Amino acid sequence: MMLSRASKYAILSTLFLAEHSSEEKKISVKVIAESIDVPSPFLAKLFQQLVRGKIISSTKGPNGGFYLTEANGTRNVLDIIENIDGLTKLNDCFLGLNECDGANPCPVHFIVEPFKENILGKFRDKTIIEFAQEISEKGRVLTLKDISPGK
Amino acid sequence: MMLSRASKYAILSTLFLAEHSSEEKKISVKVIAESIDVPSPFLAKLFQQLVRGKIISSTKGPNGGFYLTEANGTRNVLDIIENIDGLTKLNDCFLGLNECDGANPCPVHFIVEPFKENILGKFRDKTIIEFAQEISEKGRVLTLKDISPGK
DNA sequence: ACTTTAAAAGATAAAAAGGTCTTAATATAT
DNA sequence: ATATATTAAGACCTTTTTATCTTTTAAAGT
Repeated sequence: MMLSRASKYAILSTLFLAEHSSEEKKISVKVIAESIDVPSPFLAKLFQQLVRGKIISSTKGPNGGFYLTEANGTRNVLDIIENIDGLTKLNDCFLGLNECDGANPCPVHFIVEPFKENILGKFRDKTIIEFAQEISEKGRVLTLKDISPGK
Repeated sequence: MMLSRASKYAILSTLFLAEHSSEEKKISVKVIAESIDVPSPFLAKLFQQLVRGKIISSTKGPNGGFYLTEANGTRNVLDIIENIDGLTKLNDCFLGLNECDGANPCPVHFIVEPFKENILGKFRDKTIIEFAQEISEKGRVLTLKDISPGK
Protein backbone atom coordinates (compact mmCIF):
# COMPACT_ATOMS: atom_id res chain seq x y z
CA MET A 1 0.00 0.00 0.00
CA MET A 2 2.87 2.37 -0.67
CA LEU A 3 5.14 3.58 -3.38
CA SER A 4 8.90 3.14 -3.39
CA ARG A 5 11.01 6.20 -3.83
CA ALA A 6 11.85 4.89 -7.27
CA SER A 7 8.18 5.00 -8.27
CA LYS A 8 7.73 8.46 -6.88
CA TYR A 9 10.75 9.74 -8.80
CA ALA A 10 9.46 8.04 -11.94
CA ILE A 11 6.01 9.57 -11.61
CA LEU A 12 7.26 13.08 -10.99
CA SER A 13 9.80 12.88 -13.79
CA THR A 14 7.36 11.50 -16.30
CA LEU A 15 4.85 14.20 -15.47
CA PHE A 16 7.65 16.72 -15.87
CA LEU A 17 8.35 15.34 -19.33
CA ALA A 18 4.68 15.47 -20.16
CA GLU A 19 4.62 19.15 -19.40
CA HIS A 20 7.99 20.26 -20.71
CA SER A 21 9.11 17.95 -23.46
CA SER A 22 8.09 16.95 -26.97
CA GLU A 23 9.65 15.15 -29.91
CA GLU A 24 11.20 18.48 -30.86
CA LYS A 25 12.32 19.33 -27.38
CA LYS A 26 14.07 16.50 -25.68
CA ILE A 27 15.39 16.88 -22.17
CA SER A 28 18.47 15.32 -20.60
CA VAL A 29 18.46 13.37 -17.36
CA LYS A 30 20.61 15.99 -15.77
CA VAL A 31 18.16 18.80 -16.37
CA ILE A 32 15.22 16.78 -15.10
CA ALA A 33 17.11 15.51 -12.10
CA GLU A 34 17.96 19.07 -11.13
CA SER A 35 14.46 20.35 -11.76
CA ILE A 36 12.78 17.94 -9.44
CA ASP A 37 15.74 17.35 -7.14
CA VAL A 38 16.38 13.67 -7.63
CA PRO A 39 19.78 11.92 -7.85
CA SER A 40 20.57 11.87 -11.53
CA PRO A 41 22.35 8.51 -11.97
CA PHE A 42 19.46 6.90 -10.17
CA LEU A 43 16.94 8.65 -12.36
CA ALA A 44 18.92 7.57 -15.42
CA LYS A 45 18.38 3.94 -14.40
CA LEU A 46 14.70 4.49 -13.89
CA PHE A 47 14.39 6.17 -17.27
CA GLN A 48 16.08 3.24 -18.99
CA GLN A 49 13.40 1.04 -17.57
CA LEU A 50 10.57 3.38 -18.47
CA VAL A 51 11.88 3.47 -22.04
CA ARG A 52 11.90 -0.32 -22.17
CA GLY A 53 8.35 -0.20 -20.87
CA LYS A 54 7.39 2.25 -23.63
CA ILE A 55 6.23 4.81 -21.13
CA ILE A 56 8.74 7.42 -22.22
CA SER A 57 11.05 7.71 -25.24
CA SER A 58 14.68 8.63 -25.74
CA THR A 59 17.29 9.39 -28.34
CA LYS A 60 21.02 9.46 -27.87
CA GLY A 61 23.56 11.98 -29.00
CA PRO A 62 23.59 15.76 -29.27
CA ASN A 63 20.15 17.28 -28.81
CA GLY A 64 19.07 13.88 -27.62
CA GLY A 65 17.34 13.21 -24.35
CA PHE A 66 14.01 11.99 -23.07
CA TYR A 67 10.55 12.96 -24.25
CA LEU A 68 7.03 11.69 -24.66
CA THR A 69 5.51 10.66 -27.95
CA GLU A 70 1.77 10.91 -28.40
CA ALA A 71 1.50 7.20 -27.72
CA ASN A 72 3.53 7.59 -24.53
CA GLY A 73 1.20 10.33 -23.38
CA THR A 74 -1.78 8.02 -23.47
CA ARG A 75 -0.30 5.74 -20.83
CA ASN A 76 -1.35 6.43 -17.26
CA VAL A 77 0.31 6.85 -13.89
CA LEU A 78 -0.56 3.32 -12.86
CA ASP A 79 1.48 2.07 -15.80
CA ILE A 80 4.47 3.86 -14.32
CA ILE A 81 3.96 2.27 -10.93
CA GLU A 82 3.43 -1.12 -12.47
CA ASN A 83 6.60 -0.74 -14.50
CA ILE A 84 8.77 0.22 -11.53
CA ASP A 85 7.28 -1.43 -8.44
CA GLY A 86 4.78 -3.87 -9.83
CA LEU A 87 1.27 -3.83 -8.49
CA THR A 88 1.57 -6.18 -5.54
CA LYS A 89 2.86 -3.52 -3.17
CA LEU A 90 -0.19 -1.43 -3.87
CA ASN A 91 -2.55 -4.30 -3.33
CA ASP A 92 -1.08 -5.89 -0.24
CA CYS A 93 -3.00 -5.81 3.02
CA PHE A 94 -2.24 -2.77 5.13
CA LEU A 95 -1.43 -4.99 8.11
CA GLY A 96 0.43 -7.55 6.06
CA LEU A 97 -2.07 -10.40 6.27
CA ASN A 98 -1.80 -12.97 3.54
CA GLU A 99 -5.50 -13.37 3.34
CA CYS A 100 -7.43 -10.18 3.68
CA ASP A 101 -10.63 -9.60 1.77
CA GLY A 102 -14.28 -8.83 2.30
CA ALA A 103 -14.91 -12.33 3.61
CA ASN A 104 -11.97 -12.33 6.01
CA PRO A 105 -11.05 -8.68 6.51
CA CYS A 106 -8.28 -7.25 8.65
CA PRO A 107 -9.36 -4.60 11.16
CA VAL A 108 -8.75 -1.78 8.71
CA HIS A 109 -9.82 -3.52 5.53
CA PHE A 110 -13.00 -1.50 5.07
CA ILE A 111 -11.13 1.74 5.55
CA VAL A 112 -8.28 0.85 3.26
CA GLU A 113 -10.27 -0.72 0.46
CA PRO A 114 -12.29 2.34 -0.61
CA PHE A 115 -9.16 4.44 -0.46
CA LYS A 116 -7.33 1.95 -2.61
CA GLU A 117 -10.10 1.96 -5.20
CA ASN A 118 -10.13 5.71 -5.13
CA ILE A 119 -6.46 6.20 -5.67
CA LEU A 120 -6.14 3.42 -8.22
CA GLY A 121 -8.94 5.11 -10.14
CA LYS A 122 -7.16 8.41 -9.98
CA PHE A 123 -4.01 6.82 -11.37
CA ARG A 124 -5.86 4.90 -14.04
CA ASP A 125 -8.62 7.05 -15.42
CA LYS A 126 -6.54 9.91 -16.73
CA THR A 127 -3.75 9.70 -19.26
CA ILE A 128 -0.36 11.04 -18.32
CA ILE A 129 -1.03 14.03 -20.56
CA GLU A 130 -4.36 14.75 -18.91
CA PHE A 131 -2.85 14.30 -15.50
CA ALA A 132 -0.05 16.73 -16.30
CA GLN A 133 -2.48 19.24 -17.78
CA GLU A 134 -4.55 19.22 -14.66
CA ILE A 135 -1.46 19.91 -12.61
CA SER A 136 -0.25 22.79 -14.73
CA GLU A 137 -3.73 24.33 -14.92
CA LYS A 138 -3.77 24.45 -11.17
CA GLY A 139 -0.37 26.09 -11.21
CA ARG A 140 1.25 23.32 -9.22
CA VAL A 141 4.93 22.51 -9.25
CA LEU A 142 5.83 18.93 -8.58
CA THR A 143 9.31 18.92 -7.15
CA LEU A 144 11.07 17.35 -4.25
CA LYS A 145 12.89 20.59 -3.60
CA ASP A 146 12.10 22.67 -0.60
CA ILE A 147 10.05 25.54 -1.88
CA SER A 148 9.53 27.78 1.09
CA PRO A 149 12.39 30.20 1.70
CA GLY A 150 14.79 30.03 4.63
CA LYS A 151 14.12 26.61 5.91
CA MET B 1 2.05 6.37 4.39
CA MET B 2 2.96 2.80 5.12
CA LEU B 3 3.98 0.49 7.87
CA SER B 4 7.25 -1.41 8.03
CA ARG B 5 7.12 -5.11 8.51
CA ALA B 6 8.44 -4.53 11.99
CA SER B 7 5.40 -2.43 12.87
CA LYS B 8 3.02 -4.95 11.39
CA TYR B 9 4.60 -7.75 13.39
CA ALA B 10 4.47 -5.59 16.51
CA ILE B 11 0.79 -4.77 16.04
CA LEU B 12 -0.27 -8.34 15.40
CA SER B 13 1.78 -9.68 18.29
CA THR B 14 0.55 -7.12 20.74
CA LEU B 15 -3.05 -7.79 19.78
CA PHE B 16 -2.33 -11.46 20.21
CA LEU B 17 -1.06 -10.79 23.72
CA ALA B 18 -4.12 -8.68 24.43
CA GLU B 19 -6.33 -11.59 23.58
CA HIS B 20 -4.36 -14.50 24.98
CA SER B 21 -2.17 -13.31 27.81
CA SER B 22 -2.51 -11.89 31.29
CA GLU B 23 -0.31 -11.39 34.31
CA GLU B 24 -1.10 -14.96 35.27
CA LYS B 25 -0.59 -16.34 31.80
CA LYS B 26 2.57 -15.11 30.20
CA ILE B 27 3.55 -16.21 26.74
CA SER B 28 6.99 -16.80 25.31
CA VAL B 29 8.28 -15.25 22.11
CA LYS B 30 8.52 -18.63 20.54
CA VAL B 31 4.85 -19.43 20.99
CA ILE B 32 3.75 -16.07 19.68
CA ALA B 33 6.12 -16.17 16.76
CA GLU B 34 4.74 -19.52 15.74
CA SER B 35 1.14 -18.47 16.24
CA ILE B 36 1.31 -15.56 13.92
CA ASP B 37 4.13 -16.83 11.73
CA VAL B 38 6.79 -14.27 12.31
CA PRO B 39 10.56 -14.87 12.68
CA SER B 40 11.05 -15.34 16.38
CA PRO B 41 14.47 -13.69 16.96
CA PHE B 42 13.20 -10.66 15.10
CA LEU B 43 10.07 -10.58 17.17
CA ALA B 44 12.18 -10.88 20.31
CA LYS B 45 13.97 -7.67 19.34
CA LEU B 46 10.71 -5.90 18.70
CA PHE B 47 9.33 -7.05 22.03
CA GLN B 48 12.37 -5.70 23.84
CA GLN B 49 11.60 -2.33 22.39
CA LEU B 50 7.90 -2.52 23.16
CA VAL B 51 8.75 -3.36 26.76
CA ARG B 52 11.03 -0.35 26.97
CA GLY B 53 8.16 1.69 25.53
CA LYS B 54 5.83 0.31 28.22
CA ILE B 55 3.46 -1.06 25.63
CA ILE B 56 3.87 -4.64 26.77
CA SER B 57 5.44 -6.25 29.85
CA SER B 58 7.77 -9.16 30.44
CA THR B 59 9.29 -11.31 33.11
CA LYS B 60 12.22 -13.65 32.81
CA GLY B 61 12.65 -17.17 34.01
CA PRO B 62 10.41 -20.21 34.22
CA ASN B 63 6.78 -19.35 33.54
CA GLY B 64 8.04 -16.01 32.36
CA GLY B 65 7.22 -14.44 29.05
CA PHE B 66 5.33 -11.48 27.70
CA TYR B 67 1.93 -10.17 28.72
CA LEU B 68 -0.14 -7.04 29.05
CA THR B 69 -0.86 -5.30 32.30
CA GLU B 70 -4.02 -3.26 32.62
CA ALA B 71 -2.00 -0.12 32.02
CA ASN B 72 -0.48 -1.66 28.89
CA GLY B 73 -3.93 -2.45 27.61
CA THR B 74 -4.94 1.19 27.64
CA ARG B 75 -2.31 2.12 25.09
CA ASN B 76 -3.42 2.18 21.49
CA VAL B 77 -2.23 0.84 18.16
CA LEU B 78 -0.80 4.18 17.16
CA ASP B 79 1.50 3.98 20.18
CA ILE B 80 2.87 0.75 18.79
CA ILE B 81 3.54 2.30 15.41
CA GLU B 82 5.08 5.35 16.99
CA ASN B 83 7.30 3.16 19.12
CA ILE B 84 8.58 1.09 16.20
CA ASP B 85 8.48 3.27 13.09
CA GLY B 86 7.89 6.74 14.41
CA LEU B 87 5.10 8.79 12.96
CA THR B 88 6.83 10.49 10.05
CA LYS B 89 6.35 7.59 7.67
CA LEU B 90 2.64 7.73 8.24
CA ASN B 91 2.46 11.44 7.66
CA ASP B 92 4.67 11.81 4.62
CA CYS B 93 3.18 12.88 1.31
CA PHE B 94 2.05 9.94 -0.82
CA LEU B 95 4.10 11.21 -3.76
CA GLY B 96 7.06 12.19 -1.61
CA LEU B 97 6.75 15.97 -1.92
CA ASN B 98 8.42 17.91 0.85
CA GLU B 99 5.66 20.43 0.91
CA CYS B 100 2.23 19.01 0.49
CA ASP B 101 -0.74 20.47 2.30
CA GLY B 102 -4.11 22.03 1.64
CA ALA B 103 -2.50 25.18 0.33
CA ASN B 104 -0.06 23.38 -1.96
CA PRO B 105 -1.47 19.91 -2.45
CA CYS B 106 -0.02 17.10 -4.52
CA PRO B 107 -2.38 15.57 -7.08
CA VAL B 108 -3.66 12.98 -4.63
CA HIS B 109 -3.58 15.04 -1.48
CA PHE B 110 -7.35 15.32 -1.14
CA ILE B 111 -7.77 11.61 -1.58
CA VAL B 112 -5.02 10.65 0.82
CA GLU B 113 -5.76 13.13 3.57
CA PRO B 114 -9.23 11.88 4.54
CA PHE B 115 -7.97 8.33 4.47
CA LYS B 116 -5.08 9.25 6.70
CA GLU B 117 -7.38 10.91 9.22
CA ASN B 118 -9.64 7.93 9.09
CA ILE B 119 -6.99 5.34 9.74
CA LEU B 120 -5.16 7.40 12.34
CA GLY B 121 -8.47 7.75 14.14
CA LYS B 122 -9.01 4.03 14.00
CA PHE B 123 -5.58 3.43 15.51
CA ARG B 124 -5.99 6.08 18.14
CA ASP B 125 -9.56 6.04 19.42
CA LYS B 126 -9.64 2.49 20.72
CA THR B 127 -7.37 1.00 23.34
CA ILE B 128 -5.43 -2.11 22.50
CA ILE B 129 -7.83 -4.08 24.66
CA GLU B 130 -10.88 -2.69 22.88
CA PHE B 131 -9.26 -3.25 19.55
CA ALA B 132 -8.50 -6.86 20.40
CA GLN B 133 -11.99 -7.41 21.76
CA GLU B 134 -13.54 -6.19 18.55
CA ILE B 135 -11.39 -8.60 16.61
CA SER B 136 -12.24 -11.61 18.72
CA GLU B 137 -15.94 -10.76 18.76
CA LYS B 138 -15.91 -10.85 15.01
CA GLY B 139 -14.15 -14.19 15.14
CA ARG B 140 -11.14 -12.96 13.26
CA VAL B 141 -7.71 -14.52 13.41
CA LEU B 142 -4.80 -12.19 12.83
CA THR B 143 -1.98 -14.28 11.52
CA LEU B 144 0.49 -14.07 8.69
CA LYS B 145 0.03 -17.74 8.04
CA ASP B 146 -1.75 -18.93 4.99
CA ILE B 147 -5.14 -20.02 6.16
CA SER B 148 -6.81 -21.51 3.13
CA PRO B 149 -5.96 -25.16 2.61
CA GLY B 150 -3.85 -26.52 -0.19
CA LYS B 151 -2.20 -23.41 -1.44
C1' DA C 1 22.45 -23.00 46.48
C1' DC C 2 21.50 -25.10 42.00
C1' DT C 3 19.24 -25.80 37.82
C1' DT C 4 16.27 -24.45 34.52
C1' DT C 5 13.73 -21.36 31.75
C1' DA C 6 12.98 -17.32 29.62
C1' DA C 7 14.01 -12.44 28.34
C1' DA C 8 17.84 -8.70 27.55
C1' DA C 9 21.57 -7.17 25.15
C1' DG C 10 24.60 -6.82 21.70
C1' DA C 11 27.21 -8.48 17.78
C1' DT C 12 26.69 -10.22 13.33
C1' DA C 13 24.71 -11.52 8.85
C1' DA C 14 21.66 -11.39 4.80
C1' DA C 15 18.55 -9.09 1.79
C1' DA C 16 16.50 -5.18 -0.27
C1' DA C 17 16.44 -0.51 -1.54
C1' DG C 18 18.74 3.35 -2.90
C1' DG C 19 22.45 5.39 -5.21
C1' DT C 20 27.05 5.83 -8.06
C1' DC C 21 30.48 4.97 -11.54
C1' DT C 22 32.55 3.34 -15.76
C1' DT C 23 32.39 1.91 -20.26
C1' DA C 24 29.90 1.12 -24.53
C1' DA C 25 26.70 2.43 -28.03
C1' DT C 26 24.55 5.73 -30.99
C1' DA C 27 22.83 9.87 -33.01
C1' DT C 28 23.99 14.59 -34.55
C1' DA C 29 26.53 18.32 -36.21
C1' DT C 30 30.58 19.92 -38.25
C1' DA D 1 35.15 10.84 -40.98
C1' DT D 2 35.52 12.92 -36.54
C1' DA D 3 34.26 14.95 -32.37
C1' DT D 4 30.73 15.45 -29.16
C1' DA D 5 26.64 14.87 -26.53
C1' DT D 6 23.73 11.97 -24.74
C1' DT D 7 21.46 7.47 -23.45
C1' DA D 8 22.26 2.21 -22.41
C1' DA D 9 24.15 -1.26 -19.81
C1' DG D 10 26.19 -3.32 -16.23
C1' DA D 11 29.17 -3.51 -12.33
C1' DC D 12 29.66 -1.68 -7.99
C1' DC D 13 28.94 0.63 -3.52
C1' DT D 14 26.10 2.28 0.67
C1' DT D 15 22.38 2.37 3.74
C1' DT D 16 18.39 0.59 5.73
C1' DT D 17 15.61 -3.09 6.91
C1' DT D 18 15.03 -7.63 8.15
C1' DA D 19 16.73 -11.53 10.45
C1' DT D 20 19.97 -14.50 13.28
C1' DC D 21 23.20 -15.92 16.75
C1' DT D 22 25.63 -15.78 21.13
C1' DT D 23 26.22 -14.40 25.65
C1' DT D 24 24.43 -12.38 29.85
C1' DT D 25 20.92 -11.56 33.29
C1' DA D 26 17.10 -12.67 36.11
C1' DA D 27 13.25 -15.21 37.98
C1' DA D 28 11.23 -19.59 39.71
C1' DG D 29 11.11 -24.19 41.28
C1' DT D 30 13.55 -27.85 43.40
